[in-house]
Amino acid sequence: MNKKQVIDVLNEIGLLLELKEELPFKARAYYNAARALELEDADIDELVSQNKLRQVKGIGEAIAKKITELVTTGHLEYYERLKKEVPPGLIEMLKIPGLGPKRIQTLYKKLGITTIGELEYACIENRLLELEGFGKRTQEKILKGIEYVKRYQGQFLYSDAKAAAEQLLIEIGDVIDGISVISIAGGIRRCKEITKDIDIVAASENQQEVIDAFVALPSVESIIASGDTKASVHLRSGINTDLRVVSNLQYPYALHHFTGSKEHNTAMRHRAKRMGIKINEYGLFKNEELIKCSDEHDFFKALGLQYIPPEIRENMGEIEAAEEGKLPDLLKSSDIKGIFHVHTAYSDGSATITDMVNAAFAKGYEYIGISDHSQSAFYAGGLKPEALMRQWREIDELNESLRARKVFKGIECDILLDGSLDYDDELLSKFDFVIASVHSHFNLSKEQMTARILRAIANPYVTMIGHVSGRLLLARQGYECDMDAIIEACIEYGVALELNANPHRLDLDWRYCGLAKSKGVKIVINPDAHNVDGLNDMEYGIGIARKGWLEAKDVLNSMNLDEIIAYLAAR
DNA sequence: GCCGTTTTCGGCCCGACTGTTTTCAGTCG
Repeated sequence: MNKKQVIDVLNEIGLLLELKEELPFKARAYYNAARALELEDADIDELVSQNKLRQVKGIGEAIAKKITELVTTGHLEYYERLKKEVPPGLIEMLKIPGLGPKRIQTLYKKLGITTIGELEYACIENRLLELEGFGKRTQEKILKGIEYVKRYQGQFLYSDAKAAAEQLLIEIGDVIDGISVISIAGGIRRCKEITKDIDIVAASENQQEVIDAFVALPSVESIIASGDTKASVHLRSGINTDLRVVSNLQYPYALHHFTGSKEHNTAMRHRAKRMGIKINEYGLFKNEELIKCSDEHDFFKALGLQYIPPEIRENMGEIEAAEEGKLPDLLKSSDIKGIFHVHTAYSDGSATITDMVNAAFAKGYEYIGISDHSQSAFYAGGLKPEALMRQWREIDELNESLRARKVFKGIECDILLDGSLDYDDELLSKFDFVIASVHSHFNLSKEQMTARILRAIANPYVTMIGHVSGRLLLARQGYECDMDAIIEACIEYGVALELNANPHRLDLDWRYCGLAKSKGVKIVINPDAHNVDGLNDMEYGIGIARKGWLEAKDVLNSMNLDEIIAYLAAR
């Protein structure tokens, strides 16, 4: 059992304990242990075999014993017993806004409700009204919540949520007076690949008026909650939005607070407390006295920290690094000098090569790599060798007319079932670059899939591995593969890993960027564009790269044209 | 269940809003 699975089990035990109405702090202990494990660099097998679990802060005797059982036997008696005591539908119910462990427990005990379907039916029959602490409004709210969960699963792609949030800011700016400064906060500001709502923080000296105007906006479908300083609404677009309005003086603290993450905030508060400082959304307080900050830079400075960019506020080492002045100089859009992985009408793209090239150069890129699909990708109009010859002639002609710019000939080459590539080596050797990607047979075992990808990495003509996990966010789980082994192989063979910037993929996951970076694997941020607009997706890839602590030197396509020509020639 | 400049017991981050209460528990972020 790997680390990720152990973490999942610990978190689920926490949920189960809450649902069982155990002591709340016991549940929290399991969450803390899961989090501690997540932040721990050491290998889980090593921690267990060398008896080092107890040295991890947050893991005590009881949990260490459970983790050991889990890792050595793949099984945990305590967990299995808990699962038998709590129907799985109860965990599902936690997704319904307004329902937490306590109420779910009541519904289960008093009405015998074990699934969302049963709950919906019970609401329709007005059966919740007979319960103490429940009323008509609560029942209506739960019904609405069920509808929301069924309709959207309550989750949105970063790109969709960000677009909706920016649109909303424009609407607010047009309609609402008296706001001195406003910002998107929450997961969108942190560039999380998936988000469940929009968080907005605004500063105003007329808080109530701003709240009232906000909940009356045309794009607001219904109001979930509305108080003096805070409102929650369902937007017509289907996304929940929280607005928090504070005074001008409170704004920097509130912006930090509502940007999160929750884990980052908790760690910041613990740290501040040790310094004798209290943090809340209204300020930093030492002995009840406000420490004045005019922006977030001041805020971190007051706590003895470097400014921590929002993307990396996940309590994954950023606070410790900021303490030592060792935060990375995160990648910027302007660091990117060119792009690879662009499809054209030769395969499943919709634009001509000339259109894509012109659009890329208009964005200031020095080079663009064209990479249509290879011959086995029937579904995507993969290119037979004859079509490739035509494409190469077209690219050669284009290049003749260019100065200080270049179009590279590439391919997104399918990795076949056995790990071989979709053209012979003779043909592969003629490309400027080769992206090797898995597009079929997703259901292999982890071992088979890893071996398949490792074989592709070992091919001397492969420049980079495309969308390494194959995931489609909110739609398809990535296939199982051993990322540690893949990263090791990439170093050995000098192959780069793609960070696919398409908002449905954002694959390599940012959680692996640090590992790749520490091992010295180059990351290449690619748009995987299928039309001219697709080039704009680079923005999302760069955000995720920042989230993964990447700097310009870690990213292949931050090389300028001369450097990249030399790099590709040396491959 | 974990932890310790509050160290083997008694805490465990902090505050807004809602609904159902008549002073507060539950949920959320």
